[in-house]
Amino acid sequence: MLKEERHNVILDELRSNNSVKSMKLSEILRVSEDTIRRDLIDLEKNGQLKKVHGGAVALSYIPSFKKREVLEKQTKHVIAKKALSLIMDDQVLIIDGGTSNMQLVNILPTDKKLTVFTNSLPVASKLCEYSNIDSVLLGGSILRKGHTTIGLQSLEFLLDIHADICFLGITSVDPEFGLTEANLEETTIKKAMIQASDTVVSMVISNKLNTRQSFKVENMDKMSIMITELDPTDGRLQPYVQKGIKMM
Amino acid sequence: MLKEERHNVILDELRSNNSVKSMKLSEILRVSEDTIRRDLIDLEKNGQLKKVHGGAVALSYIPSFKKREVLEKQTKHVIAKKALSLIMDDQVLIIDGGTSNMQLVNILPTDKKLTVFTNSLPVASKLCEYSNIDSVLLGGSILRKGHTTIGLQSLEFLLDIHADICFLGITSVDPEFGLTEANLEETTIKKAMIQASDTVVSMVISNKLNTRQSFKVENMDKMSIMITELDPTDGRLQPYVQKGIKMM
DNA sequence: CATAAAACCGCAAAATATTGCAATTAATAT
DNA sequence: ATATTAATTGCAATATTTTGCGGTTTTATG
Repeated sequence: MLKEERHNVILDELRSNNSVKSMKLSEILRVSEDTIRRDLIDLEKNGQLKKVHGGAVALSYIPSFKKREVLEKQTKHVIAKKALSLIMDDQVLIIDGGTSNMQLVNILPTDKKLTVFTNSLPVASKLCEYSNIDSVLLGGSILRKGHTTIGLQSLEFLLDIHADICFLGITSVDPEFGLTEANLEETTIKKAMIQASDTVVSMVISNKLNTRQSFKVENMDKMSIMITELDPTDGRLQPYVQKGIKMM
Repeated sequence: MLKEERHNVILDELRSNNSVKSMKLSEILRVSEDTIRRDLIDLEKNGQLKKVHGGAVALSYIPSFKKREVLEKQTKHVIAKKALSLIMDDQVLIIDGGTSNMQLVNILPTDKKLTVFTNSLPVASKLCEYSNIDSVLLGGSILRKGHTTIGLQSLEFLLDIHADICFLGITSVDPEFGLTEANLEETTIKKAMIQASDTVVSMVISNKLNTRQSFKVENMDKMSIMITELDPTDGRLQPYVQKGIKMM
């Protein structure tokens, strides 16, 4: 049997089961597990699956979302890398929706052991690929625009949990007006996320600085750490530093 | 034998097998493997196949569990179309995970006005595209394999709601053993889904008939309507009809 | 933290590819 | 027809790829 054939079988198996074990593949295809592992490496290199300990999982289908993401991608990548340094093994995270947070999830190393609460469908989907991460999706009505859930269910649930870090997505920040959103329903859940976390981290592209939206989430000082693509000592950030916010 | 003839033979072989080995071709065509290899190079240059180590594979790869899987897809489409006829405007639906249910969502007309509760990430994602459908995602821990949520949260929530129709995904059905699943956690939530609905509809490919898995969800008679690709009067379905289940 | 499973690494054997070359065949022009 | 050119084919020597195995390290999980 040709290598290519094996690859196709593996992908089929993955399509119908979402995950496969190397051992099982090795039986089906009658080759050593080493060979299977090498196949998986090839397929992963082609972006056709995600290798995990013991086998592989299918990539998340994640829909339309990606197009928006190209915007300012490099910048977001820089920011996400800074954010990554905050994440330690065995932490409990809340990850809000938004493209910056998605970017962070995309560069998460596979070996991090984490518990993640999220209200974002794309985040949850992506996390299915990580066998070391327990993820919990906050239920509720779906906000079409952001592929996130909102509503009472999530809210109630957030009351009962506690996280080390919350990665909060936020549309606008301003030293005076605080954290603001364009959508009323989102503010409620964001408030609850902040409440439930020790540390509140936001990734903020500099063009969001000193802007405001219609609905207030919280005062600026609820944010513990702000991550931008700028140097932490940049003058533009000083008003925020004075509010007691740490910069990265 | 002319080169052209060999080329045709090679392409034929490829069409029926999806892949060929150089060695085999060399035997069939009684030329050296070198010649075959050169043939493959030519054919690849013409974009008629893809050369790989050991032989070649067809370009438009049809999944190798081959025709069967394609057939299944068509079958699912047929079934989903039957199911569609059950859905009326302004109904409240519960849509479980699984590929059959996903198929149903894929062919939903955009103008249907519905409220949908689901525990499936793909379903919820897809429904974001429908502006006439209010969708609610049941929260909870994520079952990696199915991209579905499970757990207490979803469960509690299901206690509080009521749906007209539940489209239940089920792995195995049997007149005696009832509805069974391979995973314990899933059974709980499926039970709750059944409980919360007036009508329970399952799309069942005929090869799932009279099979069983380890964990029982409910007795057979909890299912109101079973949709298969078979004619409702087919003999294989009679044991189910006798249990009081309607066929489509 | 101990233990079993899985992943990784390097190696060697086997299979397959590549290349240059010579022999053969086909094509074409004169 | 025949000479010349071009294309095809098989072969041998050499390179590359693939694969399984033993030994070691890493990972998962109780």
